[in-house]
Amino acid sequence: MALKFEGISKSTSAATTIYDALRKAIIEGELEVGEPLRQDEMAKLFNTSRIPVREALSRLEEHGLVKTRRYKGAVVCGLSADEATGIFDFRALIEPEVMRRAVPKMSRELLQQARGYCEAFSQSTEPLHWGDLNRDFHSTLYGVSGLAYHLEVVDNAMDRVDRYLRAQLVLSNGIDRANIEHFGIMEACEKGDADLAAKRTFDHIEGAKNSLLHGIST
Amino acid sequence: MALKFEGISKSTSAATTIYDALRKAIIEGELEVGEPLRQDEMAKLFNTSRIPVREALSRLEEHGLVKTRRYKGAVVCGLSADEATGIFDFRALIEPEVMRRAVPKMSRELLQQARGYCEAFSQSTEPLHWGDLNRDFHSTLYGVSGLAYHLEVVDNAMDRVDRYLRAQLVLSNGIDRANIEHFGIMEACEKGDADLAAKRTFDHIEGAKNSLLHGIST
DNA sequence: GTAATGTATTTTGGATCCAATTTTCAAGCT
DNA sequence: AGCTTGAAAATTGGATCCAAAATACATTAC
Repeated sequence: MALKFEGISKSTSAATTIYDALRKAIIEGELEVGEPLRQDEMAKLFNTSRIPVREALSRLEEHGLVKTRRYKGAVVCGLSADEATGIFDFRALIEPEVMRRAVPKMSRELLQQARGYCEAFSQSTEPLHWGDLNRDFHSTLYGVSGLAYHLEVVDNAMDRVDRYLRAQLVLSNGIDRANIEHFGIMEACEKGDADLAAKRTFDHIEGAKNSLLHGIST
Repeated sequence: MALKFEGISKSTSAATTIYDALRKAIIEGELEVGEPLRQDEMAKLFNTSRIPVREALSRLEEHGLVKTRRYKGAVVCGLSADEATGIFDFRALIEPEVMRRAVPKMSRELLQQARGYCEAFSQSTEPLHWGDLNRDFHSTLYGVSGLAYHLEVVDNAMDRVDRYLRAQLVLSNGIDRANIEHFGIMEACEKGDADLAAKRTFDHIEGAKNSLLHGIST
């Protein structure tokens, strides 16, 4: 476990701070799948007692990021190929609909902001930033849909597959495919074509799924 | 707060026992929306310390059943009309697809079991059993879809709206509509018509949504 | 040498205690 | 009366301590 941390803020609870940090570390793949998260170790790392650590682990488990067994502790959750497929199928069902409902509400400013993330993503060479920029891009567009619950659930689904997605982007030319698709989605949004944007969102997710499963893109 | 409880099992953790009991109480409407859940009170009720109570509350919050504010404690979550609509729209997106994928895998035994729940639901006069029977019915059919993640998420969505659904069933003739629709879904499943089952599932959820929002059914 | 067994260490789950914050409510002031 | 104010009570967040279970490891029997 090679996790660093300096100082906890006073304005937010220790449990939340720990939860956020561990969530980020898991999503970014900093913690390996199957790696045990010892309460003592975390407590020392965050300069707290084990109590807020346990609350954080409990929350992480509800989000499917760790798996806990009684008296055995928590380990970072992995996904089987089937499970990953299931989550992508799920996203392919939800996100196009969110996009369809969002397009009519997109202001000029919002589109500019999204295009900014899109271009930043295409120009970034740092894999660790890809995840954030990718999510900023999609979340910005989805956000105006007004479908709060859909967004909450999509966020959760993204949390579970982000690691695998980044790994895939790094290994193959998936990053090129992602960029082409992102600009395609942007274009449809800017044209105000909700159905096209939805279709391209669907294809984008299916593409990611297949590239992940076959280990090859395009 | 009129909550009763006798003895916790030793085989499962106290936190889990408390979580399950509170979840059930909230879903069944035994605890009113906005009602504060005091840690001390819960601890005494379950004969434990506040530690497992806090873990249970933390988990409930991740599931959207309670809302916590720092140093203020947890209260039972309610839903605005918009939020409820959003959750039904979400279900109307997921569940028909789950049903479509489940129909081809339904065995004769499974169909019989589902029909059993369906008939029990139609004959039960006890509102408190409606929720369980309704979910047994749907979960039995959905279960064979193999879409584990979809099911997990649907379960969560059901948790959030079950209370309102039951209230609606009690107040109007929604129970009749629900029965008609259930048997319609059963029929489609027994015929092996996946598309029809999916469409009827969609209509079932839309019907529930509208009956809930307008306060009147058909 | 290997497998079984019993003990020590580690680790988690829970209880009790303390600190920080909010809420309550009574006293005082205008 | 109505509004501040400030101390006491109530409540949550976190630390420390103890019990229960699992794991590691040494010892013994074969």
